[in-house]
This record gives sequence, structure tokens and C-alpha cells, in this order.
Amino acid sequence: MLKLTRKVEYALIALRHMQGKELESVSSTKEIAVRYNIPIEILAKTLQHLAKENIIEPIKGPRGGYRLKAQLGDINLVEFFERVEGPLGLSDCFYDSNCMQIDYCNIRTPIQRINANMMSMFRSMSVQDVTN
Amino acid sequence: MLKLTRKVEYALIALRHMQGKELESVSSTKEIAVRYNIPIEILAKTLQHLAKENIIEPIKGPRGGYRLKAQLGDINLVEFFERVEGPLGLSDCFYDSNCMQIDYCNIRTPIQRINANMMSMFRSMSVQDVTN
DNA sequence: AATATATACGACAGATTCTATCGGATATAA
DNA sequence: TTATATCCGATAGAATCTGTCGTATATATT
Repeated sequence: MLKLTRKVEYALIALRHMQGKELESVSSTKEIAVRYNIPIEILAKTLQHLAKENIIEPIKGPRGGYRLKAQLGDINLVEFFERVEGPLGLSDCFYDSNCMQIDYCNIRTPIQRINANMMSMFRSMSVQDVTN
Repeated sequence: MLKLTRKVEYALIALRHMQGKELESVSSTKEIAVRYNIPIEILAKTLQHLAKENIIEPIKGPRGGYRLKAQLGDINLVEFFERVEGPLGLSDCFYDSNCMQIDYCNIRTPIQRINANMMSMFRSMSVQDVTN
């Protein structure tokens, strides 16, 4: 309950790795996978996803890899989580109404308030707060 | 990602239901299950768990059920979540070291900080903030 | 005492989500 | 031409979440 996914963690690990290198230098999937002991295929998918989101820039071919493209200080954590994992919320019912309790629920409003607090907390931090 | 479990939600729904009734009055599993469209068996387990935690008091036999026992204002949400679901944290690595990245991880410290923020936010709210 | 209604609880099963793997395609530097 | 890298869909395995079943125990009511 209330956990980050591996995908988000791997993304952050990779971004921090790139952040620690010179601007123009390139990091390959393999380099990162070996360095942090991450299964290479799943990391590859994650980095492709970040590239599609224009957070990193892919460079193909030998000696290729990825380098940072976006300003990590401009991406807050809610935005980042949603770009990597999709809609965010303490309960599905805030973005999807397939809940058996939806018509009867007596805690929707209070949970919504708590959810807003959580969102606001994550929104107050940027990806750079994690990668620095 | 970052969701509450049904068990926690059902527990909160039940507690709010009891909170709305007179102090001495009793709510049965069936009554709550029907009222909020919750599978009865899983709600039964949840209420038994709350009883074991001394948050509600069981009354057996016909016309039995449960009634509030603890002061919901005295139980903060971190404590509540942990009593219902066990250890809490954005990542397992804060209470369990079975992670392949544990020796290499470059985001453990920053994630730990974010985790502390989240805990602090949940700790600042009591169960009563949800059930009122 | 018998009965009906309620909680107590372990074992199991189904569903969903999370995590990881496989196979083959495209691009490019050397 | 070759080796190395990204790209991407399909699939499989693992873990967690959610729900079900069967049986035991307690007690108010009749």
C-alpha cells in the first residue's frame, strides 16, 4: 500500500545517474543496468518511455544511449508520476467510476481531502529534488 | 501506485458508519455490508481485525455486532494504516532489505526524505478527520 | 433446552497489478 | 559490413490484492 512502482524508481535512478554526468555525455541502458543492478530489458522499456515523454533524448547506434533533455527542476513529482505511470490518486474513484461503493460511499469526500493533501505535497517537490 | 487498499477503505467506511450512531448502539457486519455494498465476508474479516486491534468492541449473539471502542481522534493515520495493513513506506527498503539495488541505489536518501514528508502528512491527520 | 443470529478464523481461489523476459525490427558509428 | 545501440509488441512469471468457503464458538430469545 502507498508504494512507488519499480518503474518509477528505475526512472529516478537513471535520471539521477544522468544528472551526475557532464551535460553532453551519454548513458546507455546497459551502463545503467549494470551500475545499479537493474534488469536490462525493463530498464530499456523505462528509458524508452522517458524518451517518448521528452524527458531524455535518445541517441542511436554504437556509443549511443540517452542524455537529459528536460529541465528536471521544472517537473514536479505529480506530473512525473503521471507521465510515467498514469493517473494518480489514493483511490481509483477519483478518475474512474468502476467502484461498487460509488453510490453508497461515506468516505469519498474525506479521502478526497487527504488525496489533495498528498498531491499538494508531491507537487511541491520536483524531480530534481530527488536527483540532486 | 500510491493507493489505499480496499481493506483500509472498508475499515474507514465501517468506522464512519459507527461514528454516526449513538454511543451504545451496535452495528452488525451484515448491516454495514448491505448498506455500503461491501462483500460481507471480507468486511467480516476486516471488522474482526479492528476488534483484535481494540479499535472496536465485538458483541456476540443475536442482535450483536460491533461498537466503537477506541478514541478515533487519538489514532493518527500512519498508526491506523500500520495497524490495519502492516509496515508503511514508499519503498520496501525502509523496513526490509530484500532489494537487488540496496547496495547500489542512488536515490535511497532522497526517497527517504519524501517518505518522511508523506509520513508526516498522514501523521498529522487522525482517523476522526476521515470519519467526521 | 433448542434455535437463530452473530462473531472468529484458517484455508483457499480468483483477479489484478507488478515485474521481468523474449524475439525481432530499425538506426548509425566505425 | 559489422557491432552496438535504441525501439516495441507480445508474453510469461510473481506478488499482491480481493473475495469465498466451511466450520467453530458465543449468546439472546423463545
